[in-house]
Amino acid sequence: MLKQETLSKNQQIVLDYIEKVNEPIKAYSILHNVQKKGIKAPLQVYRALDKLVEIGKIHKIESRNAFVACKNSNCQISKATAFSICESCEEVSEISDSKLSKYLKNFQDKAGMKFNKYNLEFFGLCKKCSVK
Amino acid sequence: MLKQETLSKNQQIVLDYIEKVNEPIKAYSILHNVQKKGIKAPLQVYRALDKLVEIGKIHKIESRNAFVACKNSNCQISKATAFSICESCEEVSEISDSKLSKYLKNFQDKAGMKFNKYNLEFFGLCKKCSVK
DNA sequence: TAACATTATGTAATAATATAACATTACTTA
DNA sequence: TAAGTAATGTTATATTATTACATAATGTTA
Ligand SMILES: [Zn+2]
Ligand SMILES: [Zn+2]
Ligand SMILES: [Zn+2]
Ligand SMILES: [Zn+2]
Repeated sequence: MLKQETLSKNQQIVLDYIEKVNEPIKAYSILHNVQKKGIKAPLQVYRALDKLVEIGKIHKIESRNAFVACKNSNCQISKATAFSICESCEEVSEISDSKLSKYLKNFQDKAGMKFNKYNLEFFGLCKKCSVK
Repeated sequence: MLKQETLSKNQQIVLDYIEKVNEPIKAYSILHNVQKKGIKAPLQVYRALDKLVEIGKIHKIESRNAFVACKNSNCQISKATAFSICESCEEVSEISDSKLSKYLKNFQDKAGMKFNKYNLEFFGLCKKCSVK
């Protein structure tokens, strides 16, 4: 079965908002901002988030408990995500680097475990913050 | 100034427990298990965890909100962590691979951001779980 | 040793993040 | 249309983490 083409109502509302803000945003902040659209409870947000993560429209920044829209034009690589995070201003960018993703997809650990997914978060200072 | 050599009472209690269980463990589970040692409140645990993470004795598994003792004999690389996580049995291993860490330490993103830390989590099925 | 700064502790309250449980509705497709 | 799957609505609750404030222990320096 192919991936679904159309999002449900709540999924679309949540995605629209995440895409609009264009930076990592937390679940309860989403909730507060979509209440005017009729979404009333945390679970409605979390269910939409789960689905959107699953189909690669958004990603979760695990170290921040925040969600961000995928920038890789409907991420074919939702199972292979990498981000850079500025520890000063909290700016987050999705890294799109085919050499990096190739290297990590092919990485074999010593225990012989078969990976089907990874998430990588780099931390540092963005250009703006490093000159301050 | 050199890193502190000796841990405080609460830090030692929490570290001892994490090292004993030898698998990722959550903050409130730690709390329940060290109450007989006199630690009564979540904050006492979280403060010890913060410090232990900072000095590299333990690491946080971000995707699981759990903490695990460092296996790299007092991790000189607490700022460069990689784990494999079995999505079936939740077994977690710290990956110690100098080629990988060298590759990631030297990775330069297109925005020219200077990284001083990274965390990488691989997901898949461990050997035991993949034969089931 | 006295003064000061830093680190750690104790305690209570509360904030922030996420899920369980259950009833209902909409969508798909055979 | 009947059955199966996915999504929704709602309430309550579980889990994870921090704020705020008072105190004590430790380390540093004069
Ligand atoms: Zn993406
Ligand atoms: Zn910045
Ligand atoms: Zn380590
Ligand atoms: Zn396993």
